[in-house]
Amino acid sequence: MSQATLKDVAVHAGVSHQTVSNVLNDHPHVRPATRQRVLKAVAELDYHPNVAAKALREARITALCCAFYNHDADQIADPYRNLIQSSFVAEADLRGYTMNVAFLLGEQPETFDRLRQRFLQRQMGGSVIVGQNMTAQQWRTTREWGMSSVMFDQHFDDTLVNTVFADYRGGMRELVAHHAAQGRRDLALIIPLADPGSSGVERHEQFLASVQELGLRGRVVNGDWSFDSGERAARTLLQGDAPDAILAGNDRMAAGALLAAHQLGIDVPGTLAISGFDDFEFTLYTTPRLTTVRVPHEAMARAAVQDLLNLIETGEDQPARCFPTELVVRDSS
Amino acid sequence: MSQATLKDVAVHAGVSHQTVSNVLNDHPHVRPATRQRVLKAVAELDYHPNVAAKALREARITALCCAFYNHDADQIADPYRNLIQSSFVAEADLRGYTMNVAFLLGEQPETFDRLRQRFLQRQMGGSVIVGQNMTAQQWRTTREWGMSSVMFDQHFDDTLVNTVFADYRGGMRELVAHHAAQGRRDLALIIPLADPGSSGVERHEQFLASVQELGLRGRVVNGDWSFDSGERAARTLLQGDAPDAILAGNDRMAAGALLAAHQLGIDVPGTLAISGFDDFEFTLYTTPRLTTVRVPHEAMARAAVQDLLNLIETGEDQPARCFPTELVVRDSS
DNA sequence: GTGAAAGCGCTAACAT
DNA sequence: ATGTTAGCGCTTTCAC
Repeated sequence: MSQATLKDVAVHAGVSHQTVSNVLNDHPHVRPATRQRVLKAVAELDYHPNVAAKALREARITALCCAFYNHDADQIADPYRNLIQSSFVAEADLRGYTMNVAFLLGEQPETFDRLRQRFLQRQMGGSVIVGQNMTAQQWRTTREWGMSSVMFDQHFDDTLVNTVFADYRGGMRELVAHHAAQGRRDLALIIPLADPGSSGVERHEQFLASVQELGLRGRVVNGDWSFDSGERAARTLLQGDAPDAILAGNDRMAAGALLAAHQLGIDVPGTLAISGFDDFEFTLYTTPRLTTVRVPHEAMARAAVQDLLNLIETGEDQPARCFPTELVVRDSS
Repeated sequence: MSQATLKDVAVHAGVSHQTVSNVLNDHPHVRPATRQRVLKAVAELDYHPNVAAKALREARITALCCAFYNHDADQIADPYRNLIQSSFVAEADLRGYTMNVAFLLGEQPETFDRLRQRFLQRQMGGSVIVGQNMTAQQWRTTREWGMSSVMFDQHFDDTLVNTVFADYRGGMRELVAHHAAQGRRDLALIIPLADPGSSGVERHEQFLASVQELGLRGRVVNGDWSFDSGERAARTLLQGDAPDAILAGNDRMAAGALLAAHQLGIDVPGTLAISGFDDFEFTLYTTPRLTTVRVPHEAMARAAVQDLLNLIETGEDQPARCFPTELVVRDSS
């Protein structure tokens, strides 16, 4: 059996197909009795409107896209992406939209082309771009397509609209204060040093500001967000003039630092405090469990979809949204 | 400026719109010169076909859906879902399809309804359902909608078509043999005991078969896939007649067992071997790093999309595919 | 209140 | 080899 069309419903109900359309779209001026008959026919024929026809006629698209930008393949395993995504989908559902997915790779320009194609071919009406460490140039490029989009978990100071991000500065301020309150006086931060577009810059800058303000010693060493880079950086630090706290820019590097401390026989948190950023699930599985700064990904994700839909529907840029972070003190500090 | 249509291109190139369509769809009987003129016009006007119009006319849908079934919210953070999903998207791209996402929740029937709606409204032509622990009844329900679908990482013995799964039995056989080869003689498995539809059943059954075959002692205790349940089960085991190896049904429970051993001061892997299943990323971050059984998620994901597209395009059920697992020996056994 | 006509952008079938 | 006609399923506009 083929799918019933609006016309089939009309015949079945003994009315014209426009009347059916009127009923289905809640238009006024339909007699209750007629409406009942139509709804009965709809139910009996298990009628479902054809979105393609609707979209064609209304020149309106009911699909959005969430595009994940990965600086490196490592991030594909980011445990939070699932949470973000299910929040995107849930929020889109609420407004009658579906969610597509795309993956963008900096080293593969064709992944950007495909996203552009999907937009221009009207497969989707706009996208949430999960950047984190996209370059300003890449972001600008997507804007030039004319596509409505909202940047997620990253922002550029020159474009403070249509963007949802976390208050990494506030998180870092709180974290440094926590370490100071625990009596730590010699702090080291592991963070990418040469990654200008990245959200790491804020953590870096705020770290320097906070240690100065609190009169602590503060050093910064390079890491590339990976577990291995965290381990290497920590090992170098601990074998020389060791700090009494290592702050990693993310949980992954913090886990690496933890391993280095273990291997060098250094007591955590006794001799050395270690902390991360993100609050990924595995922070519960390390020994000791990792102190970290949680980012409210779910609320941010829902906000991003709301902003995107408002942007699409009104055409007006939405003001940037900055979400507070939360210090999660566990056993490593 | 509004988007150019096929007609605009035709006017610009001085041909009929049908000729443009012929060129774009690689139909024969188009003179090279005409083709060139059309392509030039397409480029100049930055023309992109409207998928809604195409879909309506061709009665063909170029979107698929990947639906994730979560038994509990915990699984939302499954680190492998990203890998699976990007593989789905990559494979679909290759065949000119886009991927939607849906999340199914056992306790919320409306999530199933929404998926059905999307299919019936022709927003997508079929879906890959990532089950893992869906009930046979839920699976049967989706089949009754008439939707083409492929079941991923789960299978039911009575429907060995359109399903892609891993050889958990083979993985368990290899794992038990490994523990035996290391001199372990008293094995305990942590796995859900009352979860009939689950892929855990195979691990359970094979564990019993393997220990018997190798003349080892083998016990099975209950766990619900969560970190906490692994910790509880292991603690109970270790405080009584302790085994010399604990095999957890997944990495999460293995991490819990590891914590219990740590807290009880038991040396791993000296006194006790611990192993998991899945090879999630965090197995690299535990101390010691976890021995586990890897499942080839990426290859499985690509196969699932291939099967789905073949099913949609030919209408013929695709034979089940079973992928071998791989023992990954690290430091915990 | 309801029906008839037109057309969204595209392709298949038929004409030339 | 190219142009013309028709219609996919729906909503909007305008009669009645």
